[in-house]
Amino acid sequence: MTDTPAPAPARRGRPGYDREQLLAGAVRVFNEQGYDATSVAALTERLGLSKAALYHHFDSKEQVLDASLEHALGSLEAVLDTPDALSGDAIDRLAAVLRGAVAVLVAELPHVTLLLRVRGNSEVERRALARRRAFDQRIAGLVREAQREGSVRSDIEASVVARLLFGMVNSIVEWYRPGGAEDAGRLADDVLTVALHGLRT
Amino acid sequence: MTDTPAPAPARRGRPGYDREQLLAGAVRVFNEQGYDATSVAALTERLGLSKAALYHHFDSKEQVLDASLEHALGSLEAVLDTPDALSGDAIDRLAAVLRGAVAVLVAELPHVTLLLRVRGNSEVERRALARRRAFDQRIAGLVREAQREGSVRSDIEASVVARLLFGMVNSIVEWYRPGGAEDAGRLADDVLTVALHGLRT
DNA sequence: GTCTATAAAGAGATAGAC
DNA sequence: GTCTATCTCTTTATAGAC
Repeated sequence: MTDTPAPAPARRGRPGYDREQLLAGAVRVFNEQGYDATSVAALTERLGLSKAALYHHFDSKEQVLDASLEHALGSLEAVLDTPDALSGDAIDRLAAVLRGAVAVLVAELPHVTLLLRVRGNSEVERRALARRRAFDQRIAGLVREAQREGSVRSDIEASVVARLLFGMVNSIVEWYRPGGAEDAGRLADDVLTVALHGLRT
Repeated sequence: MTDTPAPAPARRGRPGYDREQLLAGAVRVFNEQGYDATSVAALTERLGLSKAALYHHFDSKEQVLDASLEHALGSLEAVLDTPDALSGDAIDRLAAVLRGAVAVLVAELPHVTLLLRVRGNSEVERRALARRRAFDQRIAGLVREAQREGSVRSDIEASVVARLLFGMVNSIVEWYRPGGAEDAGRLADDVLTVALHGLRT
């Protein structure tokens, strides 16, 4: 949840990166070209420092990835432990979680984007995928509860509903760019409208 | 639309790949590990032949990718030129296109999966992205028409609706596996139900 | 916190025989 | 249609100076 605490007092001359700034820059580049397709040389060139300088802050390229995934997963998991997600009707808790997930997606766009593209090619990636699966299962549980209380249609399996819902939510990283026409709150409203009430007039 | 015409008469001994079989195998491996993360050595080892044998069938690793993307894009674009997508009420054409897209996704799962993960790191990838954008815009146009005819709610921008819809559809490649509980037709029904009528009872 | 230079391994692709 | 061997370039990561 630490998102560049102060706006970083506009350094002059040589960047003089600290670990946090470097992470943010690296994740931006990873998202443009893909993590695997981005060599450390290409990365550091884009950021304007040498490879050795980056290796002063991180042990490996993969540790950069790990830090980013931790950031994304921590923020998403926190949504499930929010008061609004813990008590009340299941439908309201589900709505709160969807709204919270959209908010995290937008607030932590680069980290979540990177997370959603991980395929499991290393121990770090597999751990991240395991945490994603656990998250998804808690969503499916929430949908099941909402079906039992009668507020969500029961003619579609809960796990399918959960997947379609988060398919819609997660796809936001593919096109949403901050400062566009749509702000985060409006976007969450749109998602909830489509998901709960549908497009048909 | 050529999907292993005959089920390939179960060769004995040495594989003796032809270009088509090799493509199918390669795409499967690319989807498991990611295209960039898969070296030609790792790929051919998995397929049980030498690098030189693969280079007998394809000029380059990228040409394998290109063939797969062509397959996926051709099939998707064909959906837009289907009779049901060309005449009738806009809402019905939209529904037909969604249904067709789900069908293609399922029928050409490996190729479409690969397509959806392309980031634009080469000319081949950028051409594919351009075709995807064109496809997306035709969908947005269809949504706009449906809004004008009054069959789709107008309080959400057409381009946002189109993106959320295809976010839901495209996310299917992340979890759908043929032969599971859900068949393609049922899956398309579920998507249309959620998209048009929503989850709320 | 940064740099240049370099090590060691892995990448894509080819040569030429069978 | 396949193989082994090899070329060349790029990769991740480190050494050691400033």
